Amino acid sequence: MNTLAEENYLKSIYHLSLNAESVSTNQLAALLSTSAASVTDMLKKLADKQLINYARYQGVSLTPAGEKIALHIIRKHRLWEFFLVEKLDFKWDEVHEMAEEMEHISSTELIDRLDKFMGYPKYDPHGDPIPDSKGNFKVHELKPVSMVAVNECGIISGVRDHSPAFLQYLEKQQLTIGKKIQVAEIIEYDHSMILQAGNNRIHISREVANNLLIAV
Amino acid sequence: MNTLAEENYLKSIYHLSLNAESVSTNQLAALLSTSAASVTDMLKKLADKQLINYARYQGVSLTPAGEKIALHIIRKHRLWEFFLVEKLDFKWDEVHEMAEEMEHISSTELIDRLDKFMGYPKYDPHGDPIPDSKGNFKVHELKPVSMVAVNECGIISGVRDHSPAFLQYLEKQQLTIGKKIQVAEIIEYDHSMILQAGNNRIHISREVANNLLIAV
DNA sequence: TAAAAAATTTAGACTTGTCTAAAAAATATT
DNA sequence: AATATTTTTTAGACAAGTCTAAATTTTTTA
Ligand SMILES: [Mn+2]
Ligand SMILES: [Mn+2]
Ligand SMILES: [Mn+2]
Ligand SMILES: [Mn+2]
Repeated sequence: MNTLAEENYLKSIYHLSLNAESVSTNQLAALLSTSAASVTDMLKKLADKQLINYARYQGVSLTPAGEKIALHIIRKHRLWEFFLVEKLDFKWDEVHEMAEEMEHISSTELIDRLDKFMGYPKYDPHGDPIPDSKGNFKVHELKPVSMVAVNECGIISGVRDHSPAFLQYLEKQQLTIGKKIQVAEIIEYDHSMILQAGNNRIHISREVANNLLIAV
Repeated sequence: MNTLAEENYLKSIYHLSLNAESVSTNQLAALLSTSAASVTDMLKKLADKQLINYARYQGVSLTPAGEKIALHIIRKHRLWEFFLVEKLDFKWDEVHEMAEEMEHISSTELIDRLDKFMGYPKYDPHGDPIPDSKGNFKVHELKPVSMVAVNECGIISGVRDHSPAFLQYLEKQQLTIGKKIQVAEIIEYDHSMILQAGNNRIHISREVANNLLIAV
């Protein structure tokens, strides 16, 4: 099988690939908090194993085999996050680091039984889709609140920033997954927004609106 | 913190220490399926960290700090085994290898919440005691069935051999943890025994009797 | 108690994954 | 198009953990 380091690289390549065809050495170095030289070393290794398409200076993408592994790690990560929140009562801002370790537990049988134990959840605590045992998942069409017009409604369904600081802020404003909101007003000056959620009016900055995703 | 390899060494030293004052390099090499030379290297490292008492050629024992870490790993191992059997319906012979990985998940908060989630179990699926969050546990007084006299009764409460083969054999004979049995007969010739369990008479070899533990 | 056997340690090497510094290639700027 | 800047790769080094083979120490046996 693959080492922990290899798994983390494959997962990172997958995540970065969502925003672009090909992923650069520096992007990976930044995401993995490592040096570009280390990334190059690992890319050679993953290319040897046929898990990535790689040519010097050309950037990198996952092969089907690499993508399959990446999706399996992501499945494990999100299922463990769901477990931690739903069964062990952790908050959504507390689970990422733990899941970062747990995603490397190797047994597939274990993760399939965990999935069953929790009733085959479709989304993790942050609204991200959980791939099934075959790697399939549905992405729901989301857009940042910042793109929503005045008076439009939607359900909070995801975040772009997974940092504890942002998640804690949303929790405090009661802007959590599943909540129905309406854009009440847009302040032209700084592009901040006032949201109506039930009886509450919540004023959020442009930055927050950019990182909060809703289904309309 | 400590590496995965260090944790496995500390746990092995703890287990071997139960049968003797001091643990030898070769005992560790055998248990960890590694070379004696590798063991010596690691012992130097653990001694530097003050986790073991070690002098060349003299064998090794845990310091209080080392024992505390060992007990914490064992706590995690046994709680995850309990989880796998009680919540995910694995059989008692299937969980050891998975727990061998899971015991290295670092979060203490996680393991304390898992403990709570399962109702603070005192024994793992093999009858071994689970240390509490302070490292305390009660060992119940057990003896091998081979030491039990004819007509004496007892409750099956543990095993000396944790191999899947032995556990599967016991399962098949319905000799599982918690079952009440009586020694019906001892065959002098080969020291095999006939056990009475409810309406069943079960004939077990001397070797099996040696590895099956009961509370009398 | 001296030789033989067993246990343990040391020496030297290898792999994995990382690093910094320097070289090379690609891209952007004048 | 030539030069400057950025990106990426290579070179060389290091720590962790492992190995085999050889040396050393302890224990057993004669
Ligand atoms: Mn990870
Ligand atoms: Mn998540
Ligand atoms: Mn382990
Ligand atoms: Mn056990």
